[in-house]
Amino acid sequence: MASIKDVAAEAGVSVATVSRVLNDHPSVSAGTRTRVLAAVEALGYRPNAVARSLRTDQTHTLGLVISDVLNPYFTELARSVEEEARALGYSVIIGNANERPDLQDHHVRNLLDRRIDGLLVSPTDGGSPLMLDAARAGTPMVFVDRWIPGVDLPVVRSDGRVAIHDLVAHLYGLGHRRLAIIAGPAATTTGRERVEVFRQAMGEFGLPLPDAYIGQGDFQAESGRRATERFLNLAEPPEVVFATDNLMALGALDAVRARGLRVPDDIALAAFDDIPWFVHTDPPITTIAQPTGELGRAAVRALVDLIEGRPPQSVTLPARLVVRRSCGEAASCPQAPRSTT
Amino acid sequence: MASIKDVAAEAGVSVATVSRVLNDHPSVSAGTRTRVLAAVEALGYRPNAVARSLRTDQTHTLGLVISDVLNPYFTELARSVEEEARALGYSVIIGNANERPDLQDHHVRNLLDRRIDGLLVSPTDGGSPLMLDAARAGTPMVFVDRWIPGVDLPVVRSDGRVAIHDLVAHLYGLGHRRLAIIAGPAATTTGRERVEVFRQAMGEFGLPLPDAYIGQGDFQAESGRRATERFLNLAEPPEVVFATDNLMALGALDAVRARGLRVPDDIALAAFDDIPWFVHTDPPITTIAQPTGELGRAAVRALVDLIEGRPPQSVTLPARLVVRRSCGEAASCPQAPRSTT
DNA sequence: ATGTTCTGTGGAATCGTTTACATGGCCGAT
DNA sequence: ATCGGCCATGTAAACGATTCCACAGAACAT
Repeated sequence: MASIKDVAAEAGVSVATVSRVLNDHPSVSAGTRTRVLAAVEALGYRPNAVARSLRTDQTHTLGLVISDVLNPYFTELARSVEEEARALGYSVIIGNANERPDLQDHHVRNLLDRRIDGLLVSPTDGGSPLMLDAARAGTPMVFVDRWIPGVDLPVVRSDGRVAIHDLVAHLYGLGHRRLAIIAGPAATTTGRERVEVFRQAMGEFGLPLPDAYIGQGDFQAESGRRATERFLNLAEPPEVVFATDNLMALGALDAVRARGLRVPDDIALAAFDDIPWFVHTDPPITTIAQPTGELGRAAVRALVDLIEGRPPQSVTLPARLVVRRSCGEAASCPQAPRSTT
Repeated sequence: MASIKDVAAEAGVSVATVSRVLNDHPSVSAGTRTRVLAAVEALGYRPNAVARSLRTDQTHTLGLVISDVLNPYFTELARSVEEEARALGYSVIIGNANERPDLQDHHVRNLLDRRIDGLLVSPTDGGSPLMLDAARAGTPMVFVDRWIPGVDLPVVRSDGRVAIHDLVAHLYGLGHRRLAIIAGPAATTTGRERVEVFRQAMGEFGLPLPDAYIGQGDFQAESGRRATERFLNLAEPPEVVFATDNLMALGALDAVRARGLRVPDDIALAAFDDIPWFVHTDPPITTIAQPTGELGRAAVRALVDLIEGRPPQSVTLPARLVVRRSCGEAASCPQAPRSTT
């Protein structure tokens, strides 16, 4: 593969001059510029990004460590991250942690070794020493979706507080009183927070949230299935199951179907995260939608600000309730939930 | 960040020696080895992958240029690729082409500039000059899922021939005669091939495939919707629509639902690619499943063989028909009650 | 004692860039 | 005419690793 030296020889100039036209440095005459460009063309020369990175100490690459690529929420996030990064002149390397802290560490280490310019992370746990060290060492980092309390980094996420409240109101309005929830890992902020807010919202309607109605999941389909089976085995099963992510909702649907039961007649189902398929499931699923694309873009902007020395902005965007049919039909649509406005 | 020089100084040896212990070269005494390792530990030293790559001309990185990350088929492919690559000591950089040839070129160029060791590609078109040049220049490359005829590279893909034949037989057995297909882009092998095989299989049952029953799609949901609308507007609409990928099937479902029609009573639907959601749609969708994970793994093995100088293997694995309820019930299973809500 | 082989280590070149500094020619101001 | 400054270009030193080669000393054979 042709190097800058070959181009220099071909154009009859020094490598410094070639480098200058390539980085369009002002002080190079029009004549040599065209001569160099011709040589570049003739040899099909492309600068070696590895060498360039070594010299400049910049890779123009962002790392994105994601909790689970098979989760449509995260793939949409990844897509918007890549798009915004590309628009700003950066590439993205994605590391899929599969909800496993050890894999997450593997990817963080790998990305750090590659000297990425900055890291976008949605932690699967409370933060490994490795990640905390990286943050402390000054690696530009931004949390997206999930974050680690006590670590002083910009956070880009959505706030489900109002939407969850709306959901509980919706369920209450439909006559449901026994509400169960499938939680995510307690080590994640989203795992904890969604349960907390749900419990609090229920409290405002005078409803208790007994421990038996809290299923422990891990944001993967299989755990949603197991938790739902356990609910269905209860002497007094819940009337509604709220799965705190889309994959656990899928698992819950599996479990209900395996029993020969029907949604929402036998048991109602609601989820967190909206995805295109939820419109087409049987029945369409009531869910809380996050502004996923906007989240990804905001996260990239914050990270690039950090990298390029501008003050980064933490961003919190509201999630909103999307009512479909999986929790039952309103009697006559007496009071529309406020989120539909 | 600490470099190899710092480690050398700390351990009181030369950089050459440090490098040797790091790459566990045999000729280094036990004493110095432990001394160096201690220094590494003390400084939290990590080798700079960029510098290493420049020197060794290897990045231990594979590029994967994928047609569409939002397509669950490709995300599953990407996941298996990453897993197998990791097992073999490689990282993967994913480039999402979004079914756009220009973006595909952007990513290929970017990956080449980064001097990846090899490229896995599922081309969105007939092959840009860039890609053909790269192949001709000897860049290790393997086609996965789709390929470009006339380019002499290993191909890892699945063969839907038998499965499509089975599908037509299934439809015929159910009494359907007017079958329509939503094709993928003619520039892709999978786009062309699925139509060809479908037409041929229909021929064997004495059925014609009129042009009006061939919708032109682009493997994205929206095109599936439009093609289906056109079918439904026909004086004599088809009895079955076969969408040649999962996203166009989603679009078709949208179109049918928008008309207030029902699957399979008013019109039947079949798809290519199986994904978890197809079990939960209303109704569950009859589809042709590819061994996606195995495809990804085989592709990585072929590519790594190529990179490391072993003879690579092209692989073709059979797809298989998965019958669900979206094409109607078999007569032998007389009207199992449809769960209508 | 001398020569040979081996072992562990260091010196220095190298990979392909960027960039600080030096240089030489030309121009305008004095 | 002389000088200072600018413009276009070249020289060479980095960046952080790997690796060829040289070399000192030990071990061994004669």
